[in-house]
Amino acid sequence: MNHHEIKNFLAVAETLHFGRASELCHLSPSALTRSIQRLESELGQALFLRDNRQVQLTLAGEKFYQYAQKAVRDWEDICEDLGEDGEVEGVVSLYASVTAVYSILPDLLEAYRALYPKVRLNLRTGAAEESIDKLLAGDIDMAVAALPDRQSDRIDFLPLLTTHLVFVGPRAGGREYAFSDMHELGRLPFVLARSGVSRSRVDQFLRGVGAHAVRITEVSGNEGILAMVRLGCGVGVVPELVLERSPFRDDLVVLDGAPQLEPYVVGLCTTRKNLARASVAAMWQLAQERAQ
Amino acid sequence: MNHHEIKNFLAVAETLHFGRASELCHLSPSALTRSIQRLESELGQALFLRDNRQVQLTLAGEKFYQYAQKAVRDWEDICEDLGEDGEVEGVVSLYASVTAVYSILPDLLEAYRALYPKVRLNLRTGAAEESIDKLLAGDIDMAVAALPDRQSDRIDFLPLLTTHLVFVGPRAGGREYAFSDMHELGRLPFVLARSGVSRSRVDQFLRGVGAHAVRITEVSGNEGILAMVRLGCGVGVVPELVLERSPFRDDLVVLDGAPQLEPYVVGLCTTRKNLARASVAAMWQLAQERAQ
DNA sequence: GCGCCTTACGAGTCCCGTAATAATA
DNA sequence: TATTATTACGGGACTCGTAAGGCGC
Repeated sequence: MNHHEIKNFLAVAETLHFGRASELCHLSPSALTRSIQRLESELGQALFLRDNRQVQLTLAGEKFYQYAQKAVRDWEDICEDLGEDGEVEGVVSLYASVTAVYSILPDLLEAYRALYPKVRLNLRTGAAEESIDKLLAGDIDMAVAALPDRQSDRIDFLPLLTTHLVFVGPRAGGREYAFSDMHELGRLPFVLARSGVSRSRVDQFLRGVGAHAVRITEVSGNEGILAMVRLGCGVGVVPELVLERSPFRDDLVVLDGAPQLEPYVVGLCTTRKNLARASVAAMWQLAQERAQ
Repeated sequence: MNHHEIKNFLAVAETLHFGRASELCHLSPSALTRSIQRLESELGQALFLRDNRQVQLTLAGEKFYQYAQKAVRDWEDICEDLGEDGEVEGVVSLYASVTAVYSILPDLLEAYRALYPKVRLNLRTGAAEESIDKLLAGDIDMAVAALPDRQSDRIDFLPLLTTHLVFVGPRAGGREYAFSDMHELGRLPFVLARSGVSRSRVDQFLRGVGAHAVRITEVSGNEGILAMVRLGCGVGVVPELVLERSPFRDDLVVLDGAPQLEPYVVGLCTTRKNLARASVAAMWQLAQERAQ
């Protein structure tokens, strides 16, 4: 028996609808069905009467509902009790781009540090597009990253802000990089991330207009892209936020007539497993409160 | 978080000794260590202070101890509440030899049926030596079987009674099957189980005296062995209990001077997974009470 | 050196998601 | 036919046991 099963039971008991409840539990309908079946098997009694059109609590289900509510409340109480006064300890390693460290993280980390001074924060900077791999490999506990196009089951994502991907050129050479003729795009020199969301957005866009870029300089990390663009290596694509925060921003310009790409959502990432850790869950909740 | 972790915590908190506690939990020391570590990670605080010579509760550990006791009590209360008045339902399939059905099971099944009338009992008879395979395959939920020589991690065994393996011959031809010369044993015709504990005991014994039986009739099921022995196919080896209960017992004799094999322990078997089911756990507990 | 808790690693089980099935209106 | 709960099945994560490590007596 585990607390997930109890939580799942409560979700079904309160919605009386497996499909709806499965969403609340972040679970597929079949998984929820089996979770309830396990519980019923362990207790030796049916908790719900369900035909395909209706779900309702049995007598045993009513009794168990009383228990389940109290059990969850008690658990939350002890967690709160143990977690108060910044008693939570441990180590949390957080991976983010330099820009994120400058722009998004200061407030969050300050608040976290104030509430949980005993947690040792381990901050690592690097290219945003590598964060998911590092998470999955267990190298880090959390990351600030772009919302992946293909959501993995193992990764939880918490949106923090939305920005745009902008096409950037050097201020001096602004004229030679023009978007007057979409079909000529393939001949422009590009400075792009080696991989990641921003890169796939650009690739997707270019395919959409039938262009095939041949002159691409690949860089790891958005900040590096701007440095290369400033040197005249080509047109870069970065999140607007990165451009605003760049020390090179006065030497760069957003290109006139450039196309609008899909919004770029930046948020906090972690694995499901890590979310069970108090130190990680605390950061998550804090970010959630500040994001809404 | 699951209830096993809480139970494990209680065991450590009450013994203040990981090794001792790991036995109580039926767990290896390393598994228990990790179980406590998971809990601590989830709560964000150390629950025990341990160097290699001493284990003691932290402040958080003391608080959590109060919670854990109550949580386990509450869980047991709800289980008892739901289980009373024979409310437990479900299906339990039980596999046993015919002899077991006649000798061991009547009392147990009667008591079970009286306490849990809603559980549908599914009784299947067959050769004892096949029970473990059927358990592992999931064909059945429980079995009456001999204590396996090599205990599997998946199987739980509850001893019910101990009997002896006896060498049996036909009453009429008792004289031709004699144990006067141990070294001549290999020339005796045997009627043995195809596999299983009784078979391996005999094989082991024969190897021990340097004999190699060449004339073996293999049978599945102890009751069948006696039938073959009665027909004069050779010397059989069966649990004494089976002989006593056999309708052929007047036509058979225990051989004089036959060697004593190791005791043969008969008990109830099931898988760990099945023990989580209320209907199975109830049978287990009932058997436990009657066995002590 | 021995005892005891902990980490490393390989293996097996359990659980989830996808897809197919049943059943109802 | 559309909707909803349930089974079948394959893949992957999690936890276990064995064995090696580390620290204190």
